[in-house]
Amino acid sequence: MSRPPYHHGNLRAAVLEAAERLLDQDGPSALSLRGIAREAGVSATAPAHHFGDLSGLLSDLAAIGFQRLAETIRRATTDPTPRAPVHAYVRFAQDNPGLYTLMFRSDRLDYRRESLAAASQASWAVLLRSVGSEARMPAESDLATLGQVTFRWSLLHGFCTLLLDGQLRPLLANPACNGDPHVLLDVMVPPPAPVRPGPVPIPTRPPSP
Amino acid sequence: MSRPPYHHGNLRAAVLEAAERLLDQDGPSALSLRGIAREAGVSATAPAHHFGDLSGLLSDLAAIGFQRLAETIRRATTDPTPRAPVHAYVRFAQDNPGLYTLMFRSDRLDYRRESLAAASQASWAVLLRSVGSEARMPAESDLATLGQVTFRWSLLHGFCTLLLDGQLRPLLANPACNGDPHVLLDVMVPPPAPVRPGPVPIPTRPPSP
DNA sequence: CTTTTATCTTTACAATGTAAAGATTGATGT
DNA sequence: ACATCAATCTTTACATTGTAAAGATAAAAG
Repeated sequence: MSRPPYHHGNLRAAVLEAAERLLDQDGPSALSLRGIAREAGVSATAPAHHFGDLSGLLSDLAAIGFQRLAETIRRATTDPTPRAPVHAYVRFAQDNPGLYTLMFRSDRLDYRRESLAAASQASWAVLLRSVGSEARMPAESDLATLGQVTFRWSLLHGFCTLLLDGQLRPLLANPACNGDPHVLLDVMVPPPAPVRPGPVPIPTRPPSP
Repeated sequence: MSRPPYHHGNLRAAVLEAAERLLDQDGPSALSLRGIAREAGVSATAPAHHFGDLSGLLSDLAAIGFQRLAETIRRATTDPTPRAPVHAYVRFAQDNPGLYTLMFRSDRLDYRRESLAAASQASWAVLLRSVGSEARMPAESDLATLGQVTFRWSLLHGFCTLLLDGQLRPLLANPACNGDPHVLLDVMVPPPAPVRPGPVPIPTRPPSP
């Protein structure tokens, strides 16, 4: 009857895996420090020694999510199909709904954390390159490039958020969509321009009422 | 020394007001049933008799948010400036960050609730009209219209979500933006097409790898 | 072999959601 | 006017959570 050893060995990784398991099963709101510890088979307060507190744990998990998302996009940009990154982005959100939701739930995360800040910044670099910019940080880009990046990310992130939130269900129920979000995605993404960018005319700001 | 009367009178409205007060102060994650009751000056379990449980209360609050957002857009569409609805939408999110965030936090809401379902559906009608459709439900629209609606809402919702989440901070730090999200919004929103819609060419779906 | 340090457990406490039962008041019917 | 009822609010109770503090265990260091 050998009980598990007092020292786990690499509890840190085990906890992150347990957390993701629960995340996939029950969604981000079900992630509790105690529940994760239970899933990992250790005492309730063990994870705190590795992550500080709950927001620390979730931040490290979100950081992993950002890394994977960046890698997914980076790989899709090598695909000759112009829309491949778009579909890859949405597919990532579909395949990892809990993780994607967690990544943008800022009230449960701590962006001062090294791991999360670095991963988030790395995603920026990938995004900038996807619109043809050579800048690594948004602060170094011109306004037109910022507009393109903001456009791409807002459109995709908005679509994914609405999709995962169930807000697009009434649309997907339309027979023309056949329940497939990617059909909707294809009629939504503007056909030519923003994927392979040239310089974009900058409209002037209309006067506010 | 007259203590407050045993029967409040219209506790329901008072609780919703107290909840919004806390929402504005401390954000959506700080909304607790007990805290709201405390703010309203009643016992901890009093709100439950009016809203069932916490998700019921938050759902009714989110429903109010959807009503106000729909009204804001509806009013902005009468403005001759083509981009007025766009800026009005973002300004609504800026002015009510907590409420806007709550409206799309589906894990804390109950969409089966009559109030929330109705308010959400009413927003659809306004959105459909904003792209020139006469349909009242997304199920009755053609695919091109669905694409336009999805485009507008995804772009705006994504922008607002990223903005409120602080994800756009690196962009806004760029001197060209001067810290004003509406500058970014103007260079992001594609100049002519999707605001005043005509028929849009429907691209075919590229084959998935 | 002793001491130190990292790792994990136990214990403890305040806060939360919610169920159950009791108290208070306004409304209803005769 | 008075009894009864139903609606509204409070009290009490319990399981669960995050986290701090102190103790136990084992690996590493000297």
